[in-house]
Amino acid sequence: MAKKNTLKYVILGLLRQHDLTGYDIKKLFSCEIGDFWNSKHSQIYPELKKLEEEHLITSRMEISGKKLEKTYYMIKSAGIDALDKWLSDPLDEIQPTRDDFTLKLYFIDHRHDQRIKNLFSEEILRHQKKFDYLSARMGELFSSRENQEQNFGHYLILKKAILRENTQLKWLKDEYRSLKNN
Amino acid sequence: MAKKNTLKYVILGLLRQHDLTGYDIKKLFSCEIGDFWNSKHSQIYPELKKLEEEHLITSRMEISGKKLEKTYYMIKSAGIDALDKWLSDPLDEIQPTRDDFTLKLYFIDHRHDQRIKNLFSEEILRHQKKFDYLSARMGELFSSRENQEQNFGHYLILKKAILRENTQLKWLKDEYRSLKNN
DNA sequence: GGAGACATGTAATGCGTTACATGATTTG
DNA sequence: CAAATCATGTAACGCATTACATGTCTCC
Repeated sequence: MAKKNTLKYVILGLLRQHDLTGYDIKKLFSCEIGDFWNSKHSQIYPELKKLEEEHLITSRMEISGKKLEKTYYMIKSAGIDALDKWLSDPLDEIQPTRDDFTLKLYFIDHRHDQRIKNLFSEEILRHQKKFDYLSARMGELFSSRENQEQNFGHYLILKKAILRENTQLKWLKDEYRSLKNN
Repeated sequence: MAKKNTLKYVILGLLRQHDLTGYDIKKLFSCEIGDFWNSKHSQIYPELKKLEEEHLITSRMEISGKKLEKTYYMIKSAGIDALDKWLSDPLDEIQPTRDDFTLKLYFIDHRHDQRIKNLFSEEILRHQKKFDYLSARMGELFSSRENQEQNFGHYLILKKAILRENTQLKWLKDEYRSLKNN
């Protein structure tokens, strides 16, 4: 987990698409990108400065309104090279999910422990919300075939996430039902 | 990620089942527990000492062979209380997957980029291996109905993980096929 | 004019990895 | 008797969160 500095490549990837401020990047993590990555602004701003020192990105200042300074960052060719290299690197070992539903469930031994039902009903709510959000985004972003082709990776990961949530929800509801009938 | 100290509860949960050495705990992370949690020994040993200082666990020394000292840790009632409290706490927000396949895929825009095929074939191998392992474990541990009942949480999380890998693999193979036919 | 969003920073702390370090035991 | 595994530790470092801190702009 530590020592990979994945945020670096997430930022480079986002900046390859558009010039962005730190604040813009932060906001992107609250949309479907949040399904696979998140970082706080307190980590993003220093990382942007570091990338600029490494000459992978540059910045330009813009004034918005009377005096609000916004710093837009732009990717440089060395940044694109670094991103491309990372994209071609072999994948790591699969990481543990570290998901707290699974974690807690593992430590409850008895079928009739009331806490299992509580865990399931909480988990169903969490995932229902996520499923609804992702489905809505799919509709907004990729109802046209053209958009699917133009951001193919994004389209695929969204499809993947929706399938995951759908399968998961179905399983959760099935098990929850059979827990109640016992 | 930081600031939760989940390892603490993982250790308490494991120690509630059996007395264990730090080395035993490390080894458990290489079996199906590794699907949802992993820590290095360099984090486990200090954490065990910390838990002992907090009076949640105690230890006893055993000599194995001539002079090899093994420290077994045992959970105390305060430890069980802490574990139970954690099990009843509401679940956190769903965390981002931070999975590098998804991450990389997101940043590849064009359907015909060769790197998409490479990513998929690597990912299929990773997940096939995992699926095979989990399925084997299911057979070893839970072929008897009795074992399913006695470690019900463990049984459920294994079932869940196998379903996840199975669904994922099916999707990966489908997409991979349609990528090649283009 | 106030609430809420926009916008950018730093400091303290802790989780987690990598690397360094040592010795005992088992197995072939 | 050597290699692999068992067994336990510490140190350095970096990723990540929480909290502290400040000021601007937009919209009602």
